[in-house]
Amino acid sequence: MTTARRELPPRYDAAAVEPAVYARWEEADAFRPPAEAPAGTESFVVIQPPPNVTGALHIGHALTATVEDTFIRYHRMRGDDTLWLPGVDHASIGAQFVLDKIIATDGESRASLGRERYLERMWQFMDETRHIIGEQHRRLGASVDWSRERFTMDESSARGVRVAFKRLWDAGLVYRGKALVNWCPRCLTTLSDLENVHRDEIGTIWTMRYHLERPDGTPDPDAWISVATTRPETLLGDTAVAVHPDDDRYRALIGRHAILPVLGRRLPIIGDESVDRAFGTGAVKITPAHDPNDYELAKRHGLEAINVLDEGARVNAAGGEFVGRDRQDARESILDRLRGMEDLEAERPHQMVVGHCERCATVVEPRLSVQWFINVKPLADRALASVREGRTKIMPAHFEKVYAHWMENIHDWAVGRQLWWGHRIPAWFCPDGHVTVTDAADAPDACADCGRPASDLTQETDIFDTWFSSALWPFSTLGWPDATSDMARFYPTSVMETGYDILFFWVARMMMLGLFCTDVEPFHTVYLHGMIRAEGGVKMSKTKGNSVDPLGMVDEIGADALRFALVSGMAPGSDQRLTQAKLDGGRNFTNKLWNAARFVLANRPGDRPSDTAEPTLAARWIGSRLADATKRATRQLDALDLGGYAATVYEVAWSDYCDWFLEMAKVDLRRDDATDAERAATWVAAAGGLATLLRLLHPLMPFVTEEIWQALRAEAPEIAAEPLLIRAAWPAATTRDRPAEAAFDDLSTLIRGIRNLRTEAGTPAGARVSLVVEPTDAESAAAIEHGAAYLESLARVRPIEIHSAGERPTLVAAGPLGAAWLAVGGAATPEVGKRRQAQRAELDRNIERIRALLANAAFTAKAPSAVVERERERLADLEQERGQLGAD
RNA sequence: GGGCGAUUGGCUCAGUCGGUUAGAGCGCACGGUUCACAUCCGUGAGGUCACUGGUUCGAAUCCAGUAUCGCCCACCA
Repeated sequence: MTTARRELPPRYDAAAVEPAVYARWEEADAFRPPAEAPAGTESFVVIQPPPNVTGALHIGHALTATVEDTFIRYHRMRGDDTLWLPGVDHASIGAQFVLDKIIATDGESRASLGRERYLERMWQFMDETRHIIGEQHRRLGASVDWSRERFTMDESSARGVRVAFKRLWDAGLVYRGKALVNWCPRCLTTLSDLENVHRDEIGTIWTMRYHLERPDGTPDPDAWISVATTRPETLLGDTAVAVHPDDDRYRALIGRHAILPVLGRRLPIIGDESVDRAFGTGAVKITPAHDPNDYELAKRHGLEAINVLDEGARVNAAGGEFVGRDRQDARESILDRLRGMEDLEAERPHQMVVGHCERCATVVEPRLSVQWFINVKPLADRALASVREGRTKIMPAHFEKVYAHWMENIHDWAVGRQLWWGHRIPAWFCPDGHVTVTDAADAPDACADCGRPASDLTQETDIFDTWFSSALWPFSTLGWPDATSDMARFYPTSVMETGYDILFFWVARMMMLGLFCTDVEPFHTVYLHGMIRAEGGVKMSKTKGNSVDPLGMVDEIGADALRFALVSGMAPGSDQRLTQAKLDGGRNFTNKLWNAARFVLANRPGDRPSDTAEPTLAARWIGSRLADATKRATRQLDALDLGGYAATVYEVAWSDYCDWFLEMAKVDLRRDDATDAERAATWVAAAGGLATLLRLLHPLMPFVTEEIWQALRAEAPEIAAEPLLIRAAWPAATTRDRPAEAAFDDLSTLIRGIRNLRTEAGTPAGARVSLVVEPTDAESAAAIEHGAAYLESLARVRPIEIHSAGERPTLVAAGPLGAAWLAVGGAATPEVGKRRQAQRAELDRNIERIRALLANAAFTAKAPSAVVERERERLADLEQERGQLGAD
């Protein structure tokens, strides 16, 4: 009785197949780890970098998802206790940026709504958008455990944030103090150093005169000190002029005063070693509230810091007549004023570095304010040691240096944000100035210092930097601080996979807080992928119109094709270009697999006898090739070498299986003299080989392989045993069949040689030509005879005439091949005319080279004996080959 | 200013511990309607591995320097 045929349609329709296959997996609950860890298994856990809740899926997400899914599927097939936990990040500043724009279209703003209504609106926005990124990941095939999906604004995450912060506070690693921080006047919040992006810009440096004070307190019109600045508007906040104490030009002025233009303030002229005599005029105006250097200097000299800008970077009341003016505006006016007084000496273009808000690109303003800081130095020391001592490995390794450099030069983390969307800092102030930090969801009962009742306390309005909750992600998602079974089973996690662009933002902070909170490294490996660039190596951007839209690509060529294109040729940490050619390659490969499967399924012999014949050479050979590919793919995936893995499976599938094996299988299936048992053996090898290929390819190309698997299973359930490929076993390691490989190599070399001859002799592609072969020995003769059917078909020759060794064939004019004859030996060597001569010459060159090498006493004495031995063997082979070719 | 990386055929990239004649895909040339696939098949051309020097029996690979490109970090007004 034959099973019902399941024919694959001639065209692979990814758009139809992929969603259906994904639904099938979900229906079977295939992504979720079992309730209990299977005994004796290792866990493999990937905690997904949570995409921003507001972000539409871009090509970087697609790469992340592909890489992680490939790892996860591989380990799932290996039988490991595998968890891939998905999530979404609340992205406070990013989300507010987006929502502000949305509500602006309704004529609303943050201010008009107020905190409470704004947050209500934000939650509504979240409800509308949160699912989108997940849907998009489904289309890519991400086999994540949706039942464990987390959001950084979940209560579990909120609790983790409070507990972690309380512990840091109790450990004395949190402080609140006045400091000059990065401030975005548009987002109206503090930024960490990482969010302050420095860019080189050509600005202007102005030199202006500050007149010296006369004894009567008025400015001396004839005496001044010239200062250089790139920010004239900060003049309003100047409280001193500084010079180098050893600067002969100015030494005499130290202790005197200058009069600040416009405002008329008295500025002491002070000496400070930090002033660079060679820069500008050698005299610096000091604006402590608006410049980090000046702030440090002011602290040393006890100078007042006058803040002259408000939160929106407009001049405040301290700026006198300029109050309310934008900083740029104020700059122009002040410059005009100085010009009018002839106190503007010079203006020159100036190469400088300007900080911009990472989110909105507004120029960041240093701002003096009271802020929450985490003293990260002790955490960084530990995180650094973990990597130095190899408990966490970063791939590629050179990023360990980058990581170390950052950790060694780390500054305290300004962790508070003057935003609304996020985790509010769980600190309460009492009227007496005490601060109470709690890890409870509610207010503390009383002030921890003076015992004043909760009713007297007010909570801090600042929220946490988004990355604070992200830093806890690997364990807050598993139930920490509770000792949950998930924590015990899945923590620490295995591989943290992400782009190198967030090494500091995220990976470094996960290391620091992971070690602080859980006393263990949160993952043993950090796998950093590179950035995806457009053709020409330029950054992909929507505005440039050169970006690849992953979902559009999925529509067009399917997720498998996109995944293959993303992974093939990738090396960790290095940027890659995603070109149309690469995407086409992915599509073509999908198509190739589909058609190979169609061929196999369509060619099953009608009746399969229960006993099959001995496997053919083709069957043995492909089994051996697959054994080798399995071994390599396994090693490569274990080493997280995805580019290598992709190359391995591509090559074995296309070159070995399709180009050679299936062509040989056609011969075996179609030859007239084959028995049913022989045909069955060949088909079983083809179907079995296909099954192995599907297993090998599934981690990278899950959809098409699963679809083919289902069809194969319908046809041959004993070959595709498991109901779902996603849950099927990774191919077992088998040993290679070296004799079969050697026999194949001889035969294929002969076939290739004959093809060369045909091309060179201009033989019509379809024409059958006679072949005369002179085998080296009886063994070769047997091999040729054995492979005659393959030869006939793959080299299109017939008849094949075999001459005994040493007997020069007389058929010099055997048809279109001209003076052709063929000698076959251990390494088959077909020849014709000048080609034969060229080959002799090449052999002679190589023989010469190796003889010289072996004659070199230094080589034989110093090289390892294995290397010397290999050279000897090679020489012997070449000499034998040369002997077969004869002289002429 | 400091650090990191890259440089391999026309293009995009592999290249294990230093060890035969440096590989692949695309592109190119030539030939193909063989009943899985023209999203395909066969054959071929194309590389002094950026440059200079060094270490070594042996260097694309290790070391030093140079050049070009890229990235990251950084409070010089």
